[in-house]
Amino acid sequence: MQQAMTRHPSSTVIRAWTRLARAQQIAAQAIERRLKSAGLPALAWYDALLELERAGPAGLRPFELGRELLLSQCNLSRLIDRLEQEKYVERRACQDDGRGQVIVITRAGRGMRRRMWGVYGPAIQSIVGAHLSSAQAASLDTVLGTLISGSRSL
Amino acid sequence: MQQAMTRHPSSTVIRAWTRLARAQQIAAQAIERRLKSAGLPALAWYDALLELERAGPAGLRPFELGRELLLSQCNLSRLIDRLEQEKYVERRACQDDGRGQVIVITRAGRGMRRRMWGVYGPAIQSIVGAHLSSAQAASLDTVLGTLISGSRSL
DNA sequence: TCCATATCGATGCACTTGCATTTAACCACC
DNA sequence: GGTGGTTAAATGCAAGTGCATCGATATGGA
Repeated sequence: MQQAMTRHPSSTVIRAWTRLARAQQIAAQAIERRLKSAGLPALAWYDALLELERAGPAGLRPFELGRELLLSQCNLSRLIDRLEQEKYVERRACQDDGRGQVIVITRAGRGMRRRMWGVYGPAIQSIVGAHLSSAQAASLDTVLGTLISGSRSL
Repeated sequence: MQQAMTRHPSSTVIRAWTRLARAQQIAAQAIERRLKSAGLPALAWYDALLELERAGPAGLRPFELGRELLLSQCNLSRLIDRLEQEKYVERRACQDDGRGQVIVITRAGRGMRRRMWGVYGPAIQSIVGAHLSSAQAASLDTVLGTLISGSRSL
């Protein structure tokens, strides 16, 4: 049951978008602050390490990782540089494609992801979870799921 | 009816937060892309101009604007520099406080904000509004409102 | 009054991001 | 098997951001 194809958003949609942006910004800033004060790297590192850990020993091609993380290619290339410098990932030549690489997480990388989760998880709970009933959280989850699926067509 | 004060977030909360971040990122990137391809400035300029327009001829102190926009002070100082260079705002000495300034939007600034809205509004509709029923939009709005109010205590 | 402390805003520096370009390898077609 | 167009990844450069600091003014207490 989508809205009519009007050109201009309703005031509810405008406010929903404004609050979406605001809530994300508040939460992200608070989470980043906690990570930093725990001496841990930024959120972007966590996202990358998590994807790579999920990918397992087979690793991921940079462009696959970029698609998951919504990161621009040049930006991702340098994020991998930094992760590699800290020995959290390894760049390996790709068998199937001479141009490409495969990025694989290291033991140290898994350790760092786990340590970050020790701060990140509780931060999510205290910043997001603690202010919502479980019905609200479920509803938020569902609606955002719809929104994201809809945006795939962009 | 808030959740219990557990340290670890439920999987629903984790997914809700992940999707919140993702949805915001997708939408913001898409909006920025449209603004740029219309030859218009970035979203941050819109937010600043809108706040200043709402403040009217009395303007706003930089630190007030920073509070509204969740911008760091140094960052804001330079955003104002850029807005001032384009003659969209004026810096005026503050009567009440010799350290401070008052930032006031110009006629050109109001014009730019209006032109940006011509792209931004439809973008919100096609990226956010078009994928949600009005009930979903209202629910999203309400839950995010709760979340933001809760975060005031951070 | 005078001084210590706090707040407002700007700035130097390092780091990150985006854009455009470059290099290398792949692939489809002739 | 060449050749043209496409895709993967890196890089130079400009712009934006965060951090720490600084100068200037305000404020509260001795």
